[in-house]
Amino acid sequence: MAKRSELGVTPQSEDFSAWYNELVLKAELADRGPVRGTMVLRPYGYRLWELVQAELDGRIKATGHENAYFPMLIPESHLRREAEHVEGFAPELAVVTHAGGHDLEEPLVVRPTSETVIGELFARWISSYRDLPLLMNQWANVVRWELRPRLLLRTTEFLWQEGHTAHASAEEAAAEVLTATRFYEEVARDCAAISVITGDKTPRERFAGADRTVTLEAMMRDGRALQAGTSHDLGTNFARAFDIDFTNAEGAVELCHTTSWGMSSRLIGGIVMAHGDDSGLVLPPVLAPFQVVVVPIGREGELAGVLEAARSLALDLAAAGIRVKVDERDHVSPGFKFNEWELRGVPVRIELGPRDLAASKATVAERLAQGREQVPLADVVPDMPARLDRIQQALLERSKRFREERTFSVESWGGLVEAVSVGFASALHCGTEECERRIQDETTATPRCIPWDAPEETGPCAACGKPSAYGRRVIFARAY
RNA sequence: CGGGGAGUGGCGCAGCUUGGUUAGCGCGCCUGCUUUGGGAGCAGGAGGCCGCGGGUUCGAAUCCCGCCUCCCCGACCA
Repeated sequence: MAKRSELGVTPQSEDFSAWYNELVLKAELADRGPVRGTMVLRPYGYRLWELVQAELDGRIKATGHENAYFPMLIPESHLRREAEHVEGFAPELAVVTHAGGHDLEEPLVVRPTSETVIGELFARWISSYRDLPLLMNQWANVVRWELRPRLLLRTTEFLWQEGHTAHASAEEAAAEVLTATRFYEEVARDCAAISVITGDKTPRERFAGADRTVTLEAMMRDGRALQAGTSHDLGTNFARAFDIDFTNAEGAVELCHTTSWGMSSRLIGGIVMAHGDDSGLVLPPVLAPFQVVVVPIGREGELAGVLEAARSLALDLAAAGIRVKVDERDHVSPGFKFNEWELRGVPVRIELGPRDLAASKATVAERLAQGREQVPLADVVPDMPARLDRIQQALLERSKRFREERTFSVESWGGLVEAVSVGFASALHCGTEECERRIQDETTATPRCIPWDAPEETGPCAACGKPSAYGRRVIFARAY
């Protein structure tokens, strides 16, 4: 039966954290690098990231943004120009002080994000209102020294996309933040099948140097929150610090309004924790490196015919645009393969053996629903797109239901404490930093966002009883 | 930085308390045969400076001192 040592993982209910750590390694998504906190994305995990990238990149380009690449090393003095920004990042910086065999005159910071370099270049490139808006994006790695790393979720180096734009007016910048937020929602919902809550960050939780930060918060299967994407309205803060200005149509010089927005490889960790179960990963079909795996079954003598049928089926599936793999390994048993592909979260498994072929059928098993069914061979390919789509929808539904069932409207301190121990608390809040801090200190929960879709509401703060701020409820949760 | 745990073939571990043969087990790996519809079986085989440095001792994986690294839990964060 179960041999946890090789393919099995600790059950979620027993130890969610151990479940996650074991799964990421055993499913071969990622591994640890030689430097503490660094991460290797293995081919399976990287493929997942590439699929996220493709979805995101298409949306970024479709909304008029262009990709570019900016350098990883930033002069330390540059970072200092925006006061709040440095302050926010100072503890996490990796600094190069020695290079080319000498101590450097000025230390170089390995980018924790690129607002400062890009700001510098934007200032050079923008002079007229005709140069605006400037809509740019880069795919890059960034380094933030993490005290407590976790694979995919919090590593010292990670991959992301960072959009940076400059606009002539505050209104345009505000609209840009919404544009970015919209495609993050699409990627989370329509690709990752993760239901998210979109809203504003409270002042204390805002990005260092931003006037406004919008976030997408997802719920993991342990009830904790994960920020799936974020976009910032930087106002004129960086424009002022980096002299990003332009001459308007009337001949007057004005500061630009800039934005930045990012989604990172952390989303992969989010997919693991939003959908996975005790058997392993459950990948959404849209992003699964393999949407279908075909496992040929047969004894010697029968196997040649089975393999031929399996390959032919796979070719037809591939021709229909489906990512498919035939597991032709002959040194592991079919049973082993079933378990392994379940661990790796492949949405659909097709078992093909002599019995199936004799009946002109295939045995189809879905990862999410478990269970098996016999499908006429001729129907397998034509039915597959709808099947994958149905699975995708079911996953999203489950994600949504799970979050809703674990989100509680609370009116008191006790209610808040109880709610954040299992999920999200929706509460009126006074909006003071002291109260936020007290909640964090005593429950480890933080305000995740002020949801856009929450109805207007006022009343006493659930934590301290003072009058509420924001005009609506705030979501509190423990977060990754 | 605080608290906890661990470093022994590729992986997971035992051995250490109470020093003493050739350092053992499971998994994986290699070869052969038999197998193949939910983690295959048998036989044979390869693979170890027991984290590093010092010390005690006739003798150290085991005892003592120092150091390093990793993991988990908390404080900072996409």
